[in-house]
Amino acid sequence: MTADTAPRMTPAARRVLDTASELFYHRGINAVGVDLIAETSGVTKKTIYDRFGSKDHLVMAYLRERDGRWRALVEHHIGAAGPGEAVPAVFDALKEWTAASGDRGCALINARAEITGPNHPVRTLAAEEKQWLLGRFTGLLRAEGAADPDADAVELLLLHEGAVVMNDVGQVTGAIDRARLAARRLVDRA
Amino acid sequence: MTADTAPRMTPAARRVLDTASELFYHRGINAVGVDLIAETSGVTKKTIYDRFGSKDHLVMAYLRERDGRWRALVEHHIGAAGPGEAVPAVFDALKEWTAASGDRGCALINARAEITGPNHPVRTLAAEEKQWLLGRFTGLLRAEGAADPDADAVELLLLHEGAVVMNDVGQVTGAIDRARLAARRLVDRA
DNA sequence: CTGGAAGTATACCGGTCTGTTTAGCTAGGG
DNA sequence: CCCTAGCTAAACAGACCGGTATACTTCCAG
Repeated sequence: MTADTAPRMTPAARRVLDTASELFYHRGINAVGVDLIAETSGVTKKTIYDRFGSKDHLVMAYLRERDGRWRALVEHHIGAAGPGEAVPAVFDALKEWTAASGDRGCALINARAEITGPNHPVRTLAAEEKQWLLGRFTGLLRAEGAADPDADAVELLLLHEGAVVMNDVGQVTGAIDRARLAARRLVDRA
Repeated sequence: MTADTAPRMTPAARRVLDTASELFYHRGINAVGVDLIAETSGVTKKTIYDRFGSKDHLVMAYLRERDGRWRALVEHHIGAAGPGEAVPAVFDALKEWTAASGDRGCALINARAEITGPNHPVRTLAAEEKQWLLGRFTGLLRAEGAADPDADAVELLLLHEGAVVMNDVGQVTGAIDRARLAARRLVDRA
């Protein structure tokens, strides 16, 4: 399944995508030019365009790969969670994720803020990811016999997205912990 | 108090700030050039630089004015709310705000996504705004005799920020309504 | 009536952006 | 042995960026 999201990538392409991911996430997509990516990854621009076609394709490759890693991490935490602990485990995944990523919030939301084209694939990907998490919450709640899994899943998603934002903006200590606590209380009630 | 946030602005400056606000919010800050603002507002670039000094100053003027309008709207809704209805009223304000603004989420959060400079004033302003809302929630909860106003205020803020994001990304019907409902339940419990 | 503030019009600056092109090097497999 | 994929090197194109300069007009208040 790793080979599926990263299909036979040449060493140079791999290096380009890695450095581009780092640069895009921390400095913003529009603020990072192709020349900088080339120079940082020790590759000529030609190689970038040969492998990825355009900056836009490179951006989407970055977002898709990152999204894939995030989903895998969530699934891993859910799978390792004891009975009745699956929902809080999602927030554990988030805590681990943000600790590793640095505090710049959700890459998809940030990309959406930068790329405003109404038909750009980044919009589809962002909507898809949130829909996936919503569906995941719904399933977990249903499995635990919640009375109204759909409505409660939305509330969990709100807590989750709020935690991502506030963990970024800061000033609020332990936003993710607090969200996890609220999520657990919601599960217990449902 | 309106004259305080908009101190003696010349007609051209007023027009520039209005069109810049619209363009910045809907198309993104980096994607909108000074030339476009000049052309759209029917003003020469010289006028823009005479009035605002730089694009950066214009951006900050846009964000500060917008933030001021948002806070005023929240205060208005809180003031008009009946007893025990102040917290849900904040979410009514948000609903009215997003209905008028269009679905592009929080301007400050979006600006933060675009402008990554660690010392840029946009970071201060964003942190300040969230801190203000957090303090507002805390005050309201304390006035209603909540047991742990600080912790519950954080949870309200998470619901609020989550609602802003999900209302933007869409796919989730009635994110703000759902947040309002959860907020009311939290107030009743506290 | 006169001076200064506000604004228009237009041209220009150096720099950076995405994307392309031409040329040549290297290593591995049929 | 040679062909091709993968890569380096370096220049180039055309557009757009934020910002500045010069010169002219309009209008109101002291």
